[in-house]
Amino acid sequence: MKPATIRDVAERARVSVASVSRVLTGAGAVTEPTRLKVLEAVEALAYVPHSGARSLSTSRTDTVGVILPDLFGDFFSELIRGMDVAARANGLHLIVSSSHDDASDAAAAIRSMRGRVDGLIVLSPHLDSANLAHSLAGRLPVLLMNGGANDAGRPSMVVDNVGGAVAAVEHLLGQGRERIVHIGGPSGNLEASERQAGYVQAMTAAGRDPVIVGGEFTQASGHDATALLLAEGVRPDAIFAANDMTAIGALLALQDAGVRCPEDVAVVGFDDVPIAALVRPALTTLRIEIAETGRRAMDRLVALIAASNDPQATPDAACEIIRPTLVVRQSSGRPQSSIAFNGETQ
Amino acid sequence: MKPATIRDVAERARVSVASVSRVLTGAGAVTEPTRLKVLEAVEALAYVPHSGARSLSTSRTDTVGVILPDLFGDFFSELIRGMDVAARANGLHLIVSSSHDDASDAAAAIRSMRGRVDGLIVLSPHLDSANLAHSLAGRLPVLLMNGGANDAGRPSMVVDNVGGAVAAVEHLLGQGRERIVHIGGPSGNLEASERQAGYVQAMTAAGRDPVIVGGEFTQASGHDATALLLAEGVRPDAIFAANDMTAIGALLALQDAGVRCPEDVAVVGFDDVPIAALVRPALTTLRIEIAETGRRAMDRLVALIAASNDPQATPDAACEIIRPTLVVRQSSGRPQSSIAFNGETQ
DNA sequence: GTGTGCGATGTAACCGATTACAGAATTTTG
DNA sequence: CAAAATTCTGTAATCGGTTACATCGCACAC
Repeated sequence: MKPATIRDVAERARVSVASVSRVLTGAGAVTEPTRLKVLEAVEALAYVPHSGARSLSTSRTDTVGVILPDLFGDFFSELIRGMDVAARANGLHLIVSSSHDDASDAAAAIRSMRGRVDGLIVLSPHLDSANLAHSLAGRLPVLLMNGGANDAGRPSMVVDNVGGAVAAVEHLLGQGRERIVHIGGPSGNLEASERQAGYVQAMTAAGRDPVIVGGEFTQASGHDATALLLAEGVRPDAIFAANDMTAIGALLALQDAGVRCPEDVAVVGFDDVPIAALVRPALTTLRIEIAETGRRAMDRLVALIAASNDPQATPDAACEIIRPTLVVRQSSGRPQSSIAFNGETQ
Repeated sequence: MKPATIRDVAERARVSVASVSRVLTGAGAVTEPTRLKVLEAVEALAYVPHSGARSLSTSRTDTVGVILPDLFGDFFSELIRGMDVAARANGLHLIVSSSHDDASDAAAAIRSMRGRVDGLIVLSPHLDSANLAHSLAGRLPVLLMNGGANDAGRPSMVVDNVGGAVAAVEHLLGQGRERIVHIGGPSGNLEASERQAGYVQAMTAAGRDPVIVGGEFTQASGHDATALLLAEGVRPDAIFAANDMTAIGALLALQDAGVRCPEDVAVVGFDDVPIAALVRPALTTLRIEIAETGRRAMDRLVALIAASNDPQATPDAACEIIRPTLVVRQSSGRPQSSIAFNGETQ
């Protein structure tokens, strides 16, 4: 027994397929008796419109895609959460494709989504992915979130990584820290290089020498980098890590080495993932409202899609900047002094 | 300018649409010169097949859906990660729909996916959602992961929550703990009630009185429940929490109250989310290989879909049981004795 | 009673792929 | 070299919706 089609419904309800379609799409006037007959038939036959057929005649898919990089953990689950809520509110379905660890991998994902989505949100913090994404997407609306400065002129949302890093360094300096080391992110990652640039800029402005060690945006890399620093006899009084996971690794390495935080070494992260408030000492970090950012991105994509169907709409090419806010917690308390904890537990 | 269709490609390559289709789908023999002409035309026109049209004629969508509950954090991002990898390996796209906090909400999501996916994975830890999902899905293949005992006879994967809870309690008893309190999960959540049942069973078997306080699977609820316990003067020497987030909340509440863990109170969680190893003391918990479970679930769904197109396939109705393994970390060390840390940092 | 207007309904042409089938081209075989 | 077998190619039907347009019926006005 094959699934019911609109013709089966029309036959059972003794009306035309046009009337069934009108009832189901809500477009076009239908009398109440007709409406009820149709609904009865739909119910009785457990009819569900074939989305492919609908997409064929309307040339819409009511689906949007999200391309994510290989990183994982709280950050992306929060982001998807926000996007999913906004998508559902707009009657859209969300196709996700994650774990794209380089530009060509992401390109393949974009290609395979073309033709099956009405729009795309691309997170791909690799050099030049902005141009890549647009050339691959063709006329498909795309919202970029790849932290690249080269997104200007394209609809995009970027985090002010430089500004955030400067704020982090200035906060540490303001607390009396002097020897601030930066643990960087993966090379080739735009966000990471911007955060590093902000660090260098703020350090230089304060007349200090920047000291940078490598990291990979992971907890393990933060741990290793910190352990290596200590083993080499480098004694920073503060560590600014490229993201929260790295910072948490640093915290643990300090603890393992018997170095006190924040008394001996302060630690600051970036992102404010949910765990940041849960580790001890709770992590000072730069907060990005992740879910809210996802929601906002989806809303903009929806607007882009609407505009693409309306020739006289003014194109949205804004590069929206998300400014992270400094959240001070225990890990950056003043050195050698007992500080009041803010008591935050979630 | 409208997107190119298969006819445009055929025209440019000076072949028929059938040949173009054969080249692109790989089905049917085509001579090399024809193939090259077609590929050239596809390239030149940036042609992408219309997925709706394809789906209409093949009655496949090459898309699967995942329905998730409202919980968030590491657990679900890991799970989706595993599913996404397996889906892509099978040439499928993944539609996710999360944040369904009750059965009717999940039902709406299932309805809206019908007709646009070839199969569904449903995580909905609510009573009776198994039957609900199947009745809504109609003939759509569905793999259930809702931790319900009533999934038997339906293709499903369930965690052995009872067994895990028993293992947790026995471990604590074996460490010399005597007054073990359980912080439960949300009422109406099947996983939570099974974990609680396992706790009661193991305590009763050991001749101890079970003591249960309420929780919500969240870090905040674990914190509050523990603080309340302590305020009421209840002095457990161990806490078994319904999941890791709750356990982490408990750890923090103990710390805030100046109660030592594991010296005074041991804590055990459930799930082994990535954070569990990162908190201090590192959390003893029951490990579920989350990403692997997601991958496996997707593979089974793929098999179900294949079987549904093949009338003589034997139907898979197995209820696969995932046995969590106890991972002992610092938080359940022996009371009053200095213990060797296992040094795990990730 | 006829004409006018308007809202409800039905008919049929699309949308863009796949594929059964027929026919053409090629190769194999006797 | 012709016949048979095989491989390749093209035509046209089909999938299941939406929607432009034609038609129908009814209320109302004159």
